[in-house]
Amino acid sequence: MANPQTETAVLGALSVEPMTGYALRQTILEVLGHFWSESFGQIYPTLTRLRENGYVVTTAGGRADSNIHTITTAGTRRLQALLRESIADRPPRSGLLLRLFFGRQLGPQHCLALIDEAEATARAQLARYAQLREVIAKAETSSDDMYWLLTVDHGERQARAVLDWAAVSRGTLQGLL
Amino acid sequence: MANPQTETAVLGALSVEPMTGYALRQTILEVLGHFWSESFGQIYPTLTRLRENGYVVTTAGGRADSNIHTITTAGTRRLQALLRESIADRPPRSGLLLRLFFGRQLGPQHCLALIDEAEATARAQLARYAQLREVIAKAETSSDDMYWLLTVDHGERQARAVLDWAAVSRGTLQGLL
DNA sequence: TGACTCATGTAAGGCGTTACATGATTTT
DNA sequence: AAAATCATGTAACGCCTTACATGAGTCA
Repeated sequence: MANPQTETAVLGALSVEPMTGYALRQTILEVLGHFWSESFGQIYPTLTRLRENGYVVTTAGGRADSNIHTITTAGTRRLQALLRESIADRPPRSGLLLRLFFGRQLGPQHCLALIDEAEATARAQLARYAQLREVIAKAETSSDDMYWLLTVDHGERQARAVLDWAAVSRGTLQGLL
Repeated sequence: MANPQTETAVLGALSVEPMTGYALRQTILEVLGHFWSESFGQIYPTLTRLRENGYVVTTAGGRADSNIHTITTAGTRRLQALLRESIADRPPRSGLLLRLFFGRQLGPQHCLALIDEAEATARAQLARYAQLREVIAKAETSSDDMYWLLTVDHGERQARAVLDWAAVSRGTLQGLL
C-alpha cells in the first residue's frame, strides 16, 4: 500500500538479483543513481512491509548479520502492477535555475560561477555514464541491458544539453562584465 | 531560518513586484513553473515568518480581503544572502526512467507508450516556453529579462534533448516488436 | 442568484533524510 | 589491534502536498 515509489524501486532491484538491504542501497546509488535515490530509513521499513505482504522472502546470508531478500512470484506481479501505475513525480525544483532567475540580485560574476558549477557537474555525469556503459556491457544479465541503456542515453543527452546551454549562457553573461 | 528554499522563491518573486499570497502562488506557477513550485500550505506560513523577521511588510490591498506583501531593504539583503548559499537540491527521482529501467517487466508496447507520453510533455513544454518568451518580451521590467531568458533557454534545450531521445528510443524499442 | 475566481489560512498526514545506536566482518 | 566496511534498524525532524474551512468580490 504505502510508499509505492520506494516499493517499486526496491522490488525492481530485487527482480534483477536477490540481495541485502545494504546492497540494495548501494545498487540504487550506483546504478539508478542518475535518476533515483533511496536512503536506509526508507529501505528497511519497506523491506519489512514487502515481507509481510509476501512480496519478498528473507533468508539468512553469508554472515550472522545479513539478510538476503528475494522477490516472490507475487512480488513480481506486484512490481508489474506498480510499474503500470501512472507516473506521480513531484514538481521539479532546480536550485540552479531559481538562483539564475533572480540573477540580477546576484550579479553576473556569481551567475558565471553557478554556470561553471553546472558545467562541471554535467561533465562528471558524462564520465559516470561512460563507466555505466562499460558495467552494463560486461554484465551477464543482458535481457535488461537495452532498457538500462535507454536511461543512460537519456542522461547523456540531458547532460550534453546542459553543456551546450552553459557555453551559450556564459557568452551572454560575459557580455555584461 | 527555516525553509530557505521557499523563503528564497517568495522573496525573489516579491523582489520583482509586491503582491498577495494568492498572486504569489499564481506567479510561481506560471513564470517559475518549469523549474519551481510552491503550494499555499508553504506560502502563507512563510509570509508570516518573513513579516515577523522584517523581510516583508504587509499592507491592505484593494479588497477587504487581500494583503499586499512588499519586500523591505532587509528582505533584499536576506534574498541576496539566500541566493549565495550553496544549492541543496533533493536527489532526483524520475518515474519515467524508473519504469523504463525495469522495462523488461513492462514489455516494449508499454514502454513505447511511456515514451510517447514523455514526448508529448516535452512538446507541451516547448509551446509553453514560446509563450513565456512573448510574455518576457512584452514585460516592462527588462532588467530581469536576460536572466529569465537564461532559464527559458535551459528548459528548451532540455525539452529538445528529450525529443531527440524519444525518437531514437522509439526506434530501438520498435525493433523488439 | 448562482457560479466562478480571488483570497487567506490551518490541519493532517505522507514522504524522505539525517543522525544515532549497535554490532559483525574484513582489511591493514 | 585499529580502521574501514558491511549490515540492520529506529527516532526525530523537516518538507511539502492535499484537503478542508471560510469568506469577499465579480460576472452571467
